[in-house]
Amino acid sequence: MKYDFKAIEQKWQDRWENEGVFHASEDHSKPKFYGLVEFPYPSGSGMHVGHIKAYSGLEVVSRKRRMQGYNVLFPIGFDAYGLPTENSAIKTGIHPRELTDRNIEKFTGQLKRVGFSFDWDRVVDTTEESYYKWTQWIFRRMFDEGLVFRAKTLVNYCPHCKVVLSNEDSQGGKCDICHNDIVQKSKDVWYLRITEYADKLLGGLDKVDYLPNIKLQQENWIGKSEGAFANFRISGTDDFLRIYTTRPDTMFGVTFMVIAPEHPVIEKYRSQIANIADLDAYKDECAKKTEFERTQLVKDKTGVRIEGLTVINPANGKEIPVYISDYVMMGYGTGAIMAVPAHDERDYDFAKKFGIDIIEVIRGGNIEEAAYTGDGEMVNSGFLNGIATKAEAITKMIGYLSEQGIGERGIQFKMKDWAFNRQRYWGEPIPIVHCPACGMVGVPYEELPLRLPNMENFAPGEGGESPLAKIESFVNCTCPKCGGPAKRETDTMPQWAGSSWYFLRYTDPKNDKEFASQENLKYWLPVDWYNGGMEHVTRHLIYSRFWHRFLFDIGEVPVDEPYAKRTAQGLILGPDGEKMSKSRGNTVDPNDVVDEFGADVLRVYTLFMGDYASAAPWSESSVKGCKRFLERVAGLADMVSGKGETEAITSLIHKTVKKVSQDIEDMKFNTAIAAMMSLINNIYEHGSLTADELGVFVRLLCPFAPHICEEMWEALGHKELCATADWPEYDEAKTQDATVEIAVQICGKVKSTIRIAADAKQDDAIAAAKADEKIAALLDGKTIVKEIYVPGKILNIVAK
RNA sequence: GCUCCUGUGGUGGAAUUGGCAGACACGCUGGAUUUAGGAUCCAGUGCGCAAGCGUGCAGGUUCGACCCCUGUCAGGAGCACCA
Repeated sequence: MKYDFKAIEQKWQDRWENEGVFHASEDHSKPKFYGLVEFPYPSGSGMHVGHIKAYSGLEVVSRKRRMQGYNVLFPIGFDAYGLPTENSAIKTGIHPRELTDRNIEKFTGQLKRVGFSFDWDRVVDTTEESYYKWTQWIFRRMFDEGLVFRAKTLVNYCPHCKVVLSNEDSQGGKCDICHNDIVQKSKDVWYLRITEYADKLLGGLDKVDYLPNIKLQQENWIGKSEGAFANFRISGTDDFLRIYTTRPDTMFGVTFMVIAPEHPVIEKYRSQIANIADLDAYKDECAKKTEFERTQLVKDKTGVRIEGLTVINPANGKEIPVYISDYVMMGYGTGAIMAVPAHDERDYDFAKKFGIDIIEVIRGGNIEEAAYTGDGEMVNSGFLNGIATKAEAITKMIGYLSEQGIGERGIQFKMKDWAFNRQRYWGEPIPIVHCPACGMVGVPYEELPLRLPNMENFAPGEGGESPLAKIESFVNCTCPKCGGPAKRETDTMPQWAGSSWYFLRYTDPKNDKEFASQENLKYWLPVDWYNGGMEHVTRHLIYSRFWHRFLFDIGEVPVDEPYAKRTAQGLILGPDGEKMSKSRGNTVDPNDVVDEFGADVLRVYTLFMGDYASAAPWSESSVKGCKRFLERVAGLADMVSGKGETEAITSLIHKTVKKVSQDIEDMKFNTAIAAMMSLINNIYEHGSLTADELGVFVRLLCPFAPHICEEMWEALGHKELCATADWPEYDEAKTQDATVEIAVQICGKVKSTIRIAADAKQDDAIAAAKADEKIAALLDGKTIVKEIYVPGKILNIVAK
């Protein structure tokens, strides 16, 4: 058979579609498999081959599961709200709705040409009313449950995109979308109280199967720390300054205190602070700094001492000064810290700069030169003196604080609440009404979806105001509660909203009564295997787990964790070894590859090019290698003979079935393909195989290269599709060899190999080794000291 | 700065997790075929003329180390004054 991919690909894609073989069925008596890939953002530039690699992994798993008899849900959709489309719309003057539709069409075409086994009947588009109605609905439920609040704060603002960004979207002081510098700006911001779920999100990680580095990143992001709260008495008052510390054991070493420049205690004692003008000036200066500038100045500590305000160290009763500095932030802990310069690097730098005492309380370092953060014997510490372990000292100090009624154990998280609004057009309108009499009132559930009004000029307003604010008919409304005149919220939700629950919608995408029926959710959840990019494991993955756990808590979904297993694929780099991007001009369009080499070659190559989880550069000559492989596969059809099986080939086929089956589960697609290539090489050498053997091979390769496999399966006389044929089984006994070649070492160095029975005893192995000429010569005149025999692997003779 | 990951031929990468390093593929070399190019097929391909030497570098543990331990260098990712 000739490998004529152009003649066969459309044919089989049509047949798959006509027979509907990839539609998940709602027969809930069958075992299910829910495989999920991250739905794409339909950008104007179309897909590149990185998307193909991202989907090919679970594509192979899903196809294998179908052949194993599972009812498989392998859906796809489009995460279509967001800034790039809106920016492109402003530039081109084409409405984002139209751009989105065009882009989705383009993406759909690209995906279909690759022959992915997606269930195209369940496509979701986050910008459709029937979808975002439920995004708003979930938000409304959160509002009802008190998880939504509004606060005026300094926010990360991107002057270029004219939009407020979450901390997650503005890492390193750069806008995640346009990569320009962000600035601090005071704004009314909607927050989702994700911090309330910090402990649950952390605890939930214990029962899911995520790759270790994914789990670790989530843990770091949530950033749980255990320590203590302690109250420091303000001198001359009955008032306290409350601090949070993870090192209560070092309290005897506290020589000063630092509070955030915005700390409310400054207002409270304004009249008695001698240098209040200096403090105000410093505070203003800090407010002007961007997050980026703050982090750039890590080493160079700044601050101002508060004149006229001191506190008492509760451990030793000493009076200590209080400073303000921007290295302490209002947003973490209590906005105030006890400073232990001898044992904390930041406090050390600060004390050195301001000439504050440094008192060693833990032995082990040299505090003349640097802070010592390690373990050691407690000194200069009153009742803690002599204790050698940190844990014991901490317990004792917390005990003392609670006895005095001025402190207790405490837990803090790094994770911040989620800034949830954007002043942009292309997003879900936030379903809230501002009423002068009733305050914030949720749009009634029966009025959802709150439609995004169509508008011509959707450029953001100059003051960073949402474009929706310009539409009076949208803004002016009546309060759902009192019926009086009210104003609608004009901000929209961030792009992360729609993707926080899409996997739930796939289970029942056409339901217009609920976001999904309980029956379907119960059957399909949790997602058995979720694969996507590493760039989404802290944001999207945390946000969606949060939404899901919220829905679980209010009884809307049957399981607490949405994803049973999460893996990640590595990037495809451009041929130049750089990250693929439109601006570098090193992208590869999957359509071009399909045109020149065929869809099967594209699929096989993206999985064969390297370890699935690692980044690897695109190489066109290696693509050709995969083409050659599939040509040789097609050639097998001409090698079928009635001569009967040969033991060597039969055994190799069983071994290959075993290896490929296991490798798919481990996402080791590259070695699975290598094993099949190896098998082919052996068959070519041998010259023939039986029709049954070819049938096994074709089914084994089918998840990787389904078009050519369908063609060959049909040529073998099958009426049914290969895609629904049974996954090949292997016989363990036939994967075992009767004899094995093992290495013989003299003093740990390989000197020869011998072929012996697989179950040979040590004595037989040694006898066989001694019969080997090379070994015999090397052992001549020496005494054997030791013999190590590992059956099937190695024989090591130590001789002197 | 902190945390984590990765260093294997000319290249992408294998190695049953302590047991023959370099599977599989690319590339390259030679040959066959071809008017030529391309394609295909055959042979070879870690380094070294050799004995030997080889998994970033230096030590260690072990009968035996790409794998474990200590130190060190390089690259990447994440977090970034988190008290």
